[in-house]
Amino acid sequence: MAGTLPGMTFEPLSRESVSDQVFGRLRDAVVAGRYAAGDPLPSERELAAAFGVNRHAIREALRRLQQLGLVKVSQGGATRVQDWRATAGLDLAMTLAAVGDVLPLATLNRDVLEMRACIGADAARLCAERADPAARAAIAAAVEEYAAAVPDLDLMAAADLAVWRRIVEGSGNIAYLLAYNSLTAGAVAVGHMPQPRRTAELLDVAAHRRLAELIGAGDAAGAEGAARALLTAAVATRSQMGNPRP
Amino acid sequence: MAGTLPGMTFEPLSRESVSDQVFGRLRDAVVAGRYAAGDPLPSERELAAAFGVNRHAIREALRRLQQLGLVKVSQGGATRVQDWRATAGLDLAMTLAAVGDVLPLATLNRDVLEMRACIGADAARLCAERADPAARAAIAAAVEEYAAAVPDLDLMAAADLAVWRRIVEGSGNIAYLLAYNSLTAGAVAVGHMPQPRRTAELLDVAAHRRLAELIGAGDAAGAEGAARALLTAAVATRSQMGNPRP
DNA sequence: ACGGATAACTGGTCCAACCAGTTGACGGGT
DNA sequence: ACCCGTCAACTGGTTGGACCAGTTATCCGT
Repeated sequence: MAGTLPGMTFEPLSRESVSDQVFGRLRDAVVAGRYAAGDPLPSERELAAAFGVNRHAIREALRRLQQLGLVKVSQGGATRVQDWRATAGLDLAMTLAAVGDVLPLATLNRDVLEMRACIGADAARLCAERADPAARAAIAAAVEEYAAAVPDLDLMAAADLAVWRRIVEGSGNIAYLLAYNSLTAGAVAVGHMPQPRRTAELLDVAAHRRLAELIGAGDAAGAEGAARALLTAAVATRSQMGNPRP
Repeated sequence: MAGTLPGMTFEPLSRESVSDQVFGRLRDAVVAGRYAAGDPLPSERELAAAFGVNRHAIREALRRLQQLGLVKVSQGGATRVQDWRATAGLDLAMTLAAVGDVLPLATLNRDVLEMRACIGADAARLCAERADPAARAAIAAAVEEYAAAVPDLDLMAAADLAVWRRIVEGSGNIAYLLAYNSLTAGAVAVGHMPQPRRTAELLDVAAHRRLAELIGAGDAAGAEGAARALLTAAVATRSQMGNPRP
């Protein structure tokens, strides 16, 4: 290891493409509310001059913003900012975590956990109801793999994600599957949910096994209850005391 | 009306921009599975030649596909197709309806309705639990507006959407709000859910009023139950007989 | 004061060249 | 025969400038 430098660490200097950076800046500006809904963005030529990049880079960024539902570009007219609370889809959540200015991270995290519980419980119900035998077997296998990782928390977290993915897949509901993708992608951005309570959920191997058995047995109501109990542990005890500081 | 033409109707000839068309074609190709996951897409220059358009148009489309989670572009290497079932977010659902080849429309519709019921019920619960007085009043007002539209089904549908938006807003859960946006955007694409059963849900003014009252009174469990009952009507009676033909 | 031509915007598209990474094939060394 | 560095031939990334195609606001004539 000739290249190992003593004592000094380098952050991996921005390899982000120009249009990615433009996209990030504009997204943050819009989400943070620095433009009111309906306001026109500066023209592409102005933005290009302001950022010191070519207009094509601006255009790529704007197209992506439009697809996210943050702006509406229309030929001839100006590109106008939209009210993202009314027009943006769940995919925005993935990118929202990175902003942090406009949304309190704690609230966003609570929201994601609530949605996870809601979807996960219903997916477990549907899974118990209509998953095919192969899917049920895959779930049982995933749970065993999870149980086998038992001392290593990181491994367990990854295996836990895999278990839930199998369950959501088994539910046969495409919308749940895509929402699950959105939520996990966002959770990764947040930083692996370092809540203390989540550890308890993660360590409850018995509950995972019970859930897998209920699904395997086709007990819809039981599976839903077990899933909800498991997933709500991290949220249920939220108090009225206010938000924990991040 | 000098311009009214007798007997002949014109479809509004494609005003879609070039890059939009490219985006649509590539998206459909990927979602329909015409490229296996991991396969490289043709190079930007090849695609430009194939579509007979400029490379920049291709690039804009590819950037959007990447953001949807359908492909992964990397400098120097090829742009590779991803497994959208594992990497795409809920926003894909909005655009999925237009494909129709790969997913049976009936199944997709059922999935959306299931998710709607799941989110809606939990949002109602949270709304009853923690919405501020203004939000509760807004819900009651929206319900009255909905009730006032009572003969006109289209108006009622729009008002119904507004009611649920208020409820989801009142839940204070950003993830629910964004997911709601994704689902309604997709539903519009599907075509206003022309199910026969949905009409019953739409016409149940009394149930809407009851729901608003329960939320106003802060009865979380009651509101959740009422919302679930209302939203499940369109899905609950699904039979084992198979999918209705679109 | 009204209404239509118009000029000055806006975004949309193209071309052509070059920069910057990745990949694989080719050839010299061991 | 095998291994490894070199390099040419890809890939996407970026730039500049020109022009097309809509929208909008101004201004002039009635």
